[in-house]
Formats: sequence, structure tokens, C-alpha cells
Amino acid sequence: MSRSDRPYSGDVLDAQAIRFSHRSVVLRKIWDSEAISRADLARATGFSRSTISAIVGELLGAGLVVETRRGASRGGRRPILLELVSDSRVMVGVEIGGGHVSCALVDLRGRVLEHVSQDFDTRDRPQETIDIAATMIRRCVLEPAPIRPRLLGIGVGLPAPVAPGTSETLALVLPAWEGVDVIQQLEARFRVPVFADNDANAGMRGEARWGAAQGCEHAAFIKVATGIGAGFRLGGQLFSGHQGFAGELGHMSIDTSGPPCVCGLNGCLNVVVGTPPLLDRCRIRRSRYPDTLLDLDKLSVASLVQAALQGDSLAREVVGYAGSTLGIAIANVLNLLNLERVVLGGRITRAGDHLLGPLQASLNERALSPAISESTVVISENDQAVCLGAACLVLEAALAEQRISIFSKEDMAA
Amino acid sequence: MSRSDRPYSGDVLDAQAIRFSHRSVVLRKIWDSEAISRADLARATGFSRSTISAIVGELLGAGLVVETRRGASRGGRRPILLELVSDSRVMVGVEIGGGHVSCALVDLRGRVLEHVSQDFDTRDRPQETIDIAATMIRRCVLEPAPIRPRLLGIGVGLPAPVAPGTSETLALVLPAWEGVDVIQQLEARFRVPVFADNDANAGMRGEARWGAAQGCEHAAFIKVATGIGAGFRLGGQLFSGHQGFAGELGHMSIDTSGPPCVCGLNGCLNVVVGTPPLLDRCRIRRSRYPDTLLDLDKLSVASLVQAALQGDSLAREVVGYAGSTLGIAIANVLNLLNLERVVLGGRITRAGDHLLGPLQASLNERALSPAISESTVVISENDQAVCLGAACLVLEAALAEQRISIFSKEDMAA
DNA sequence: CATGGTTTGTTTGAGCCACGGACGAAGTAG
DNA sequence: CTACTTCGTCCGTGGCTCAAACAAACCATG
Repeated sequence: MSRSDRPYSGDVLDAQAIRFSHRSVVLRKIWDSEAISRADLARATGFSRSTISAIVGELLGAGLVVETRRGASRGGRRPILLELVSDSRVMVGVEIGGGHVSCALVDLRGRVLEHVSQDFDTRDRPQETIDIAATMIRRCVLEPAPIRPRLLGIGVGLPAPVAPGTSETLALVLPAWEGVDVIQQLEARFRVPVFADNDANAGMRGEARWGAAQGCEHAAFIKVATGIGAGFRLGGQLFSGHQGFAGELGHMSIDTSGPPCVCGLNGCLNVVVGTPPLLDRCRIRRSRYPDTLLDLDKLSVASLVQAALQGDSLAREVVGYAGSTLGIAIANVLNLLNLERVVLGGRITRAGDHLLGPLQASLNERALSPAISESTVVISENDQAVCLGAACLVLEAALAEQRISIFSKEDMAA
Repeated sequence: MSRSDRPYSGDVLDAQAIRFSHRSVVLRKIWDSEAISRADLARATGFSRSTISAIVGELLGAGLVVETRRGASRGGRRPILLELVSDSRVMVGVEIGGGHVSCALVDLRGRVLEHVSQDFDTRDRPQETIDIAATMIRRCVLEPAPIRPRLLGIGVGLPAPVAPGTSETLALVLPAWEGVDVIQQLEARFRVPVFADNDANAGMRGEARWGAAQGCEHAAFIKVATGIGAGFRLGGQLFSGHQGFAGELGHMSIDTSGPPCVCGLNGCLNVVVGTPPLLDRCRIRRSRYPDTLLDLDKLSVASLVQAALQGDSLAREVVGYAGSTLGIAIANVLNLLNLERVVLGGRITRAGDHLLGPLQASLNERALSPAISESTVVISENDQAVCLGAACLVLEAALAEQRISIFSKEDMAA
């Protein structure tokens, strides 16, 4: 019986576990540096030079790291510089949104090597959606021939709460997907480990590792779309709550005298600044803006954003309203959790300052509390935040040695 | 240079750290059992019998554990049963509220060995408050003579956000306390380590270890008083946010069209169900309840609760209103964090079901989400939850080997 | 250009911790 | 009384890290 089969195994450390964590520390340090010598690694991590040598030897063997050039002398022998081989391992990230499917091939530095996307109404057709995703994955992974053996696995971001460790979505949100096992299907087709999570959680992971929330112990990623969902990083780890349903920001009550929501509350964020109510607001306010550019028959978030960027008053009013209302919700979140950073994602964020300005103004009115005034709210720099995050899901599983190890080189030989 | 002085020390484990964590696991298991043998410890923890023997030897030496009776035979030699010595270490917990100071002597099982309390307006008189607290501590610790050498330290719960690792309170909430160093003053007087935290955070710690949130990885303790504050336990650890200000539930916006709050928002929880607005509600609604028992000249939470328990309609209306409004705020928190349990504290909770009933009803209206329907909200069973929690603060520091160790027996000899 | 001092990276022996197996002690069942 | 089981302890082994010694590579200097 190995230690991992035993009770308390989650808490109990053995020599293996500590050795593993040490390898991670060293790898992480190389990752964070452009190039670094063994001696500097020893100084930076506190390990002895002999230990560093042993660990680096393994990393070289696994192909994760290479010796490149030699550094400048500090008065003695010149150091051998080590660098991360960014594409020695790659991950596939899949984003399944309400109205589209995207897929990206991502390397260890979060660089997108391939990317494909397609509009598709996924809500009621899970099987077709998975087929589309599989085709995309095949395109990303098989075309550049030698990539396959370096593939760590596939991550999937789903537009609903996901039970941890599975791909079961909350039936309340996606009834048609009940019983559909995305993980099992994709694992059967591609024979690599597959992981799934909520889209906002995935986005949070990506932003924390490669994006606007790097170095933040406490942060949130808020995805503004049909519904408003949040992913939290608390204490340096993704937080998903007791059953994995944390982040349902969309059902925060903003105005108890507002319109009713399916959840039983009135004036939820979803029924105020979700996509449908925002588009409705365009229609309702249309009459006050006679010379608007918006075509009410072909209304979409994309056209709304475009109009706002072109200076349309109605579009700016609606986007600004969304911003200031989101500000109230974010103020509540910051008061509760005292986060360092909030990253916004979703199509409407492409309106940039037209959204962020009113949002900030709304926050500044409440800036008395340092929990609010000393945190920063930014828009994700990456249009593919969720895709990247889904890929990150795989990487983090590998780094935590869940089902795969980034260190094992078994398949790399091929 | 020891490992702990080095960079990365937070993440890097050495043999010492793993040994320490193993001792904690074994101690914890004995703690959780009435009485347990070495053989059962080995089975429960997964360690070998030899390792258990070594660790138990240390625990015996530290006086934390004793061999008591012998257990029943399972077909062979009868086991020697080990038990925790509950009062081998004791802690003092101090609660400083807006209108009172309390102090308790607490043992390892969370039993209150001594308890004193006194009404006092602490807000504007920090120095007198500390003097009162010091007198109470002296009474608790010195009277029962042999206790002093077993005292691990003193914990203080303060009615404002506290910067982590210090006793600095947020000047915004307690201006008169700015620059007052409670930790330094009490350490100078008693020569034991002193720790401070926000009252709600302290309460959360106590409830998680000894109270209604035992075994919960994700929970909240909500203190309903002049202001409404929350302490969170997320992922098995207290969560205090980026600067230590997490938990400001009182400034959650409940009704954007409600009365204004100092924070800049309208309809904050504080201005709706804090003590002052609740007492105001009694006065405003008085005329509709001609035969109320409430004396408007001597209105207090205590008298409100008493009247509600005695069947007074006005009091029940006000308490019920508080409950259903708290329900909205708690629904928001549960949607965000998907907690397993919420524990309520503060004097008004003594109204029991008169508060909890409407609160639950308010939650049940939103029970569509499993994040809400599968969590439980309870009232703290302990009137001294914050005092106990403050004592717990010391214990947890000792268990984490911050400044003190529960294992060291240096002072115990005396 | 040889020499000494420095820095880098590797090798080697020792220490710490947990484990497994052997052993005596202390029971039970027949 | 004997065979068998369980409990707790003792001792040798193995895994991992460290410190010290060592070899390689480089700079400065006379």
C-alpha cells in the first residue's frame, strides 16, 4: 500500500512529496528567468549546489530545460546558463461558450501556437459541439506533426458550474448537457488526460499564470456575457467552494426592487447587465437617441461594442450603464474578499474605457474603504483568456502531479 | 543561515518541516479521539508503528499526552491508550467589543475554565480598555496559581479590521485606537506571545475548531452587531484577503434605493440591519403596535431580543425583518463562495428562531441554486464565540509554529 | 606568461527521518 | 501448556539533503 492510498494522505508529506515540491520550485525559478545558472539557482532557492545539480540533471533529462549559452564571469569560471524549453510540453485549451467553440494550442509560456474558432449554438446540441471541438483539436495537434508526443493533455472550459474533477455541468444551467461526459469522450478519442472546469475558473487560472493577475495571491476573473460568472483565486489557489459552484456573481442582488430572476431574487446582476437585458435596454432607450447607429434588428454585443467605439451615444449609454452596475457588484465583492486585482473578460470588455470608465467611477464613489481603493480592476489583454485558461488547467494538473507529471518523460521519447 | 531565513522558505520543505507536520498529524488524531492506542494511530495515519512510537514519545515528553488505561484485546496483547491532556496548554482569549470587554481562559478542547466580562464603552478610550483587559487577564491567569507556566499566549479580538500579524486597526472604524499597540502593551505586561485579529475572524476560528463549523472546509462566521462583519474559512484556512480587510459584509449593497451609508453606497447592510437602524425601526413602527412591551426610552438589542422571546409583536416584526434582510446578504455570499456552513453570532442571535426562521425563508426563496440549498445556516451555540476564537488564535499560531510551539516544553518544567 | 584568488559545477561522506523486519511482552483460544 | 495474535520497541537500510573537498574555468597582476 503506497502512502497515497492511505488516510490522511492529503496532509502527510513523505520524502517523495518533498522531493517533488523541490523540483517544482527549481523549475519555477528557471521558468521565471530568461536564463539562469545553477549557482544562481542555489542562491535564489536556498538549496545547496549539489542538490541543484541533481535536480537540474533531471530537468535536462526530461527535456524541460536546456543548457544554452554561458554567462558573464563574476571573477571566476563562467556559469552555464539554463533556459526553459517553452514548447517541450504543450497543452490544448478548448472554450465552449454559449454561441461558439474555440480551441488553442498553447505552450508553457502561455503562447498560442495555433488557434481556431467557430460560431455554434452549443446549448442544446452537446454531441455536435463535442464533435466540432474534436475536429478542432485534431487540426491543432495533428497538423504540426511532431507535437503529439509533447501534448500534456486537453482542458475544456464550459459555460456553467462544473463539479470538481469531472465534466458534469449544473443541469439547471445546461439541461441538454446532463449526462454528457466530455472528459470521457475526448480521452477516448485522443488518449491524453482531459480536464474540465467552469469558463470563469479557467480564465482565472490563465490570467494568474500568464495574464493580468500574475503575482496576485488574491484575484478574480469576471466573465461578462449572457450570464456574469466569476472565478476566484484566493490565497494563491483557485477557489471553487464546497461543491464547486463558487463564483455565481450573476445572482448577486443589485436592486431588490428590480425585475425578477429565475433564481427567486429580484434585480440580480444577470437580469440587469446580462447580454439579453442590455440589448433590451438598447431597444427601450432607442427613441431618445434618434440618430443612433445601432440596427435594432441585428443587435448583438459585438455590434453594440462597435457602435460604442464609433462614438454612438445610445451604445455608450448602455455600455456605461453596464459598467457602473458592474461597479456596484465588484464593490460588494471587494468588500467581502479584499482582492488585489479583478480582471474582466467577455466580449463587452472590448469596449475598453467606455465600460471601464463608468465602472471605475462607480467604484471610486465607494473608495473610502481601502479594500476597494487599493485594488485594481483591469480588462483582460487576451481575447482568448478562457481558451488559454483551459490549457492552463492541464498544466496545473501536471505541476500538481494529478494524473500526469510534467517531469515524466515516458512518452517524450517518441 | 537556516532554511527559514532564505527566500522561497514559504514553499520549500525540509526534513524538519515534514517531521513537524507529522507530529501535528499524530497529535491531531489523538485530539480527535477520546483515547487511542499507538497501533490504531499507525493504522489511522499510515505511519509505521516505529515512527508512531517515536512521535508519541515526544508528545509524552512534552506533557501533551498521557498513557491512561488499557484498551480491550483484539486477540493479542492489550493496547495502551493515549489521551490528550486538555489543560496541558491553556490560552487567554480577550474580546473587545464596542460596548464591553470580555476575557476567558480556554483549554485545548475549547472549554472555558474562567470567564469575566464588563460593560465599557471602548471606542474612544483605548488605554482604559487595555487596562481593564489586563486586570481581567491577571485575574484569569494568576488566581489559579499553577496555570501561568502552561499559558501559550493571549489572543485579542478587536471590533475592526486588523492588519495581519499586528494589532493595527483600520483608523476609519476606530480612530481613537490609531497608534495604540495592544500586542506590544500586553506582551510587556505578561511576557507571553500576544496575537490580535478582527472579532469576526476570531469567531470563525473558534467555530471551525470547537463550534458549529467543525469539519467544514468552507464556512463563514457572521457577527451581527452595530456593524455586520464576516470571517471566512476557505479551503480549511482563515481567509483575510490582500490587506487583511476581507469580510466587510456590512457594506454590501442590499437596496440601491435605500438610505445612504458612510461608504458611499446606498442601502448597505449596515444601514438596514445594524443595531442603530433596527432600534430606529422599533421607534418608527411603534404606533402600529400599541400594546408592545418595548420601552422606547431604554431600547437595546438585549431588550429587543427579550421582548421577541416573550411574544411581543413589534419586536418579532423587527427581528424578523433583520432575519429576512440578512438572508438576502447571505444568499449573495453563498452564491459567490458556495460555503458549506454559515454560523451567526452577536447578541441578536439570542432571539433564535425568530431571527433564523425569516432568514431561512428568505434563503429558501432562492433555493434553486444548490450553492444555497445545500448549505446550512446556524446560530452559534456559544455566547462567547469571539472570546473562544481569540484564544484559538493563539493555539493556531502555536500549531503552525509561529513564534511559539505547542511541542516545546521549555517553560513547562516550572 | 605564470601564479594566486574566484567562481562554477561535481563528487563524496555524513546526518536526518521514516520504513520494514525482527523481537520480546502480553494477551486469547484450544 | 501451547500455538497464535496483537502491541510496542529496537535496529539496520534507504532516500534525500547538506557541507566539504575537489576539479574546471576564468580574471587580475606582476
